[in-house]
Amino acid sequence: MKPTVHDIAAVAGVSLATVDRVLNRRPGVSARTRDKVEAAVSTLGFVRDVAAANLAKGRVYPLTFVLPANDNSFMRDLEAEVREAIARAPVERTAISIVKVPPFDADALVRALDALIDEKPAGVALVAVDAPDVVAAVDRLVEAGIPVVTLVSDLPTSRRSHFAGIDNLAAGRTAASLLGRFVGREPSSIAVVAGSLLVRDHRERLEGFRAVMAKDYPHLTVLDAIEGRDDPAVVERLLGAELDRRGDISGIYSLGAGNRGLLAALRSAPRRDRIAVVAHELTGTTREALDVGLIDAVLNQDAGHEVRSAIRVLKAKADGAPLLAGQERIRIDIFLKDNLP
Amino acid sequence: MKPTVHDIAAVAGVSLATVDRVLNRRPGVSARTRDKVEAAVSTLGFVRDVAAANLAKGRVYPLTFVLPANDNSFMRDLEAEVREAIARAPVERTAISIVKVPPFDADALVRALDALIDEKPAGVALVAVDAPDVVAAVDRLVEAGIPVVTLVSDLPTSRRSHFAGIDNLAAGRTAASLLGRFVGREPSSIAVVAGSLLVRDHRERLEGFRAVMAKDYPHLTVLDAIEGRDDPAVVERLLGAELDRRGDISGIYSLGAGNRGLLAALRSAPRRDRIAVVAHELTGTTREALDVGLIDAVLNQDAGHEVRSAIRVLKAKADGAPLLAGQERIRIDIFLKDNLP
DNA sequence: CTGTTAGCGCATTCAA
DNA sequence: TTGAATGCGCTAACAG
Repeated sequence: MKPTVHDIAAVAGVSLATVDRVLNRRPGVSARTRDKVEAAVSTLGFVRDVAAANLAKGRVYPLTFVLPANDNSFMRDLEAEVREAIARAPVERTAISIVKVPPFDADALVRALDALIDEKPAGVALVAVDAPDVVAAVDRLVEAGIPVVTLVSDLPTSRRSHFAGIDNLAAGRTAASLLGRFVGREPSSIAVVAGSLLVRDHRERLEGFRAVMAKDYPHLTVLDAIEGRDDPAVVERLLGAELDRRGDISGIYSLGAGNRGLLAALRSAPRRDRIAVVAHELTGTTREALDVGLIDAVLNQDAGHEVRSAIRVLKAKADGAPLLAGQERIRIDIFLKDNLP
Repeated sequence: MKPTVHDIAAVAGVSLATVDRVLNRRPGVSARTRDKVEAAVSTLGFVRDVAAANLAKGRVYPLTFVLPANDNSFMRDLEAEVREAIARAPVERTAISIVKVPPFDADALVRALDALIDEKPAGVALVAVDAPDVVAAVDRLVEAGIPVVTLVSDLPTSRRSHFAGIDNLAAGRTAASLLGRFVGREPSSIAVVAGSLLVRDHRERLEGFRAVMAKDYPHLTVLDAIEGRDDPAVVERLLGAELDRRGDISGIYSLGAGNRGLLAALRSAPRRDRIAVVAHELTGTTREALDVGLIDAVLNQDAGHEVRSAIRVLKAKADGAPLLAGQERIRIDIFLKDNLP
């Protein structure tokens, strides 16, 4: 049988309360007795039953998700997943709240994070804007003992506990490999549409893309990135102009959102069926475009997985418990029209 | 606060024991009181705390994994994942045992399954061989009240509760889409290497592959599938002969195991760098081949995810609990050399 | 600094 | 057919 607190109390020759104090690193235990208890724990191979502990504590994990009030499909989807998690809250012993902040606004994000410090949630997940002030605010939360998980866009220089998102450098490289093979072997140009190069995930995708293109597909010229602010109208205007201006564009990498604009531009482009397209995020728009052959491949991050992972990680960190690395790795999903879920 | 059994006992005007009888559908309750309790349950929106219930019951879930004693990397990997789950058993309240059976042997599998009926495990997971006898044996288990999950290879005509594996038709289609774009636009031939067309997953992959090839890439001729029995030596011999015989092979789809043999044949092929290759399962062999450019893409199913999913599903079925569909969908992972994990 | 005791939400004897 | 009482493994007052 699995050893219980009673067993280690007996072996260590102390009471349950003392065992509990040692297990939960609470003060008021002499070094000698602590040692005895710890010895018993390790010789018996005791691992505490988290479910029972939570039951006894009546523990709930108050978690806060800080999300940008962006209205693109992906962010909506992410929020919907958080709301589903809220629906499961009673079962999972979580109490999740959502805080919305203006998109691409570091100051607002910082204010939101600082406001959380007093609420003392058991964990915070946020879609990071890449700015030094945000790093500092995240570090203040961690300093205050609140685990922080970055979601979708990382903040690697901060002290965040974990990143629940894809490897964006690899995503960019993958896009380049696909596009490089989809377009022909004759020299031509590749257009790139980003949202904003102020967010880290977009910058990283571009970097990975350019690296592989330069190395493996030197006959292809990667044009300067168009910054469409993830706004369909802007994307349509800028990309449309570029497609009109140059006749040698054989491929497009859309690494941000606003794909409705991309499709509009594409539909009125002269050589549209000879243009290979790789985009990000599987939404209603991109799925349909895949289906009719306007987009050739979509790189996707599973918002549901990211949210569930963030919750698992925050709970584990709050308990100081280990996690299963394999389960928390967020994959770069590649969808062609043939493997749509 | 979330309602507890006490609350519904109070509202229904009965004792805890009666509530428990109703909740667990045990006999010895009059229709009238049962109705009262059920009314209280639904008006209060009671959902029972599985963790507390398991604590009280001291419940463990005895689960059995029936795995083929195949020695290819993928099956080894799968078994390793089950062993990792065994290591987590105390925490997850599972007691997992592994039963090994000879590969591709329906009779042996049937005997193993029938032997389980008396052990009455809380659930069984198996890698199915596609044969009517196996279907019948699975149905006998289900009939006996034991939930069954098929792993990797499905048995859709059986009464299995769930399939933890990828959509193999979609995988084949995806392979065709990739290969069709990787090879040029000139007419040429595509070689196909299968393990055995007696297993359903291989058959389905081939079917999906052929369908897309015929529809979207009519200039490519798909050759008859080589059946390599997932054996490197056999694969090397048969594929090598085919590569020698025909000079017009521009691509290979390896939909089974035994990729060491494929690589050996490829290395001594005359036009090896003009042959595009799509294979299945990310192993040491295929990963290395991706890296050096001998293989262009690998379709993978995450063995760890499959095992964890099977366990979650079996536990949920044993409790009659619902599951999160999104979490249990096994993805077709597509790896290029750029997004290796 | 240490121990006693009650109770978290549920299941299960054992009586009535 | 029903109910009272006890315990699962752990935590947290409250005493000493």
